[in-house]
Amino acid sequence: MLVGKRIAKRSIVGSRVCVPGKDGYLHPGVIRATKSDSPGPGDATAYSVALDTGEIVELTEEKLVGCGFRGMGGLRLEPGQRVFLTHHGREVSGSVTEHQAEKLAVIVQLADRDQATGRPVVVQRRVEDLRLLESRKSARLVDHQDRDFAKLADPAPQSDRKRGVSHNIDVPKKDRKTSEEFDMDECMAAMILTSLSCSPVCRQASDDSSVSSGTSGEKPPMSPQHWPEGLLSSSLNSSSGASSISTLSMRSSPSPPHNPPHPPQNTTPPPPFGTPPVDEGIDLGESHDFFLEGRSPRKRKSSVKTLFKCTWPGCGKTLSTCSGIERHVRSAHLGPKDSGDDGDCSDHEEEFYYTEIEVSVDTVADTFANMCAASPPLRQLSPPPVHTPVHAVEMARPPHEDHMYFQLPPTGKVVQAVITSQGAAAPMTIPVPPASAFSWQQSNSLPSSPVLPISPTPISPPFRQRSNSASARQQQHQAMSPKTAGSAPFPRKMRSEGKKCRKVYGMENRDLWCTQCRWKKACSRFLD
DNA sequence: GGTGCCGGGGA
DNA sequence: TCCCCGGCACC
Repeated sequence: MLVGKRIAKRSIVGSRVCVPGKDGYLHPGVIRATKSDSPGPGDATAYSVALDTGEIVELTEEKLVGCGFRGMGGLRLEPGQRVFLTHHGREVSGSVTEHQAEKLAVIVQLADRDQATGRPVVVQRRVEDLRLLESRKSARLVDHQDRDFAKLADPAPQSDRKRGVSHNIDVPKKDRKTSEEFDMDECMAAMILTSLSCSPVCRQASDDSSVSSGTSGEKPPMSPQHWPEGLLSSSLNSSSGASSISTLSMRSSPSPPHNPPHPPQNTTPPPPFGTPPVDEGIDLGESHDFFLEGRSPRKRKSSVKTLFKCTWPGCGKTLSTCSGIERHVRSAHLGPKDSGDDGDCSDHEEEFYYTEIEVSVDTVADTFANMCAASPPLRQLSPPPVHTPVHAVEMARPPHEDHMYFQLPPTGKVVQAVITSQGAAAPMTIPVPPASAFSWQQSNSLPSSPVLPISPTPISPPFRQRSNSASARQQQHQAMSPKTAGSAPFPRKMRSEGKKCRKVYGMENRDLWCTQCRWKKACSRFLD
């Protein structure tokens, strides 16, 4: 039960507050005394405030800004107002450049220049994230040469603040919800992290900051009006940015790590890496849906695998290598190749009987496929995959999350049955299994031909998760019961049927129970 | 209804 | 962290 204006619990005398001055700025000071006489019917208490300049002013409480009084929320900061804010986890001071009330944002130029470029640092903050008073420091630190206690607590040397992005992947220390600063280093770190965990076809993780601007080799000074959008694009919706540089082959896999952190605006520089612009509209829509479905970074598809499907009527065999499918067509449908010497079959007639398709595979699976297929490098198709009946979201869904896996025969097995049987119905599309369940296995009939989707990996119970409802909890509990959870990787403590303190000692000897039993917890004395 | 125990909440 | 208890499913 908080009211807007908190009443100070203890004596307010001595508290540091800010008071508006005649110049329009808010000046720090210390409350010297409280005037008991109420100046008006509003019951507004008057305070005598000693400014840091030595001046003594008397103001009513609604004029004061600080703890116990009005906050920063409704303030209108004049340009030049000195404020304090947290920058890179450290408190820094700065002066207000502009207060954009409509955006609830304040542009602040920091007092300290950027150590790397020597340029003034301008950041954008919400009004609530600014402070008019310097944070209190412990007495031990007040007189320290470096007055910034946060710097003292930081084990990293100062020079690390301008670290190279490729050398240091930093974990943000502060809550991004309260800091809307567009931190290029952190964005790059996030990009590199996701690149490492995502795709072998990652374009490049730049080794300097040149990637940020696309054409310029220098990290551009961010103009404040671009920050909110840039921040949003980089931290929340990087997928849309990926579309601007991803090639056609990446269309089915909106993979964030491939985009530089430049704001995906129309006014941004031309796409880097020299790739022609692609239709962002479609990709944006796809990625939008992708996000709406609750994307998880681990569920992303990471690469595209080109497969070769036999189009011979009645055959739908799919192989992973060009040579393999040609060999299949030649051997299974066209006959021995030496018969082509008489001109009946052209040398490349096989090419008319297979088509290339693209599916998304996990990197690991891809590696495994490469191990299995001792064949020439795959040819990449430019057009995006046509037959992708499974939505990208479903493709990205891990098998244990897909309830269909528990109700229907595994899709992978169906596909495998189709594509491995030579006489199966011809028209077929290749349902792409969830990336995490994608695996490769070798066909017995054609050892050199890894066959497409395969049974999903054994469905293991998910990790223990908090359920929202008690029934769900109970279902989980039952699912983990000894009858069904024999192979559970993380066996949970079952409800034991053996002796318990209650049974052994009875209710009358409750004091003899183990603590857990007394607390209605799992008995710790009679463990089964 | 008794039992085992998970989750939540207060001190 | 300790302690208690509501609530649930199972017996």
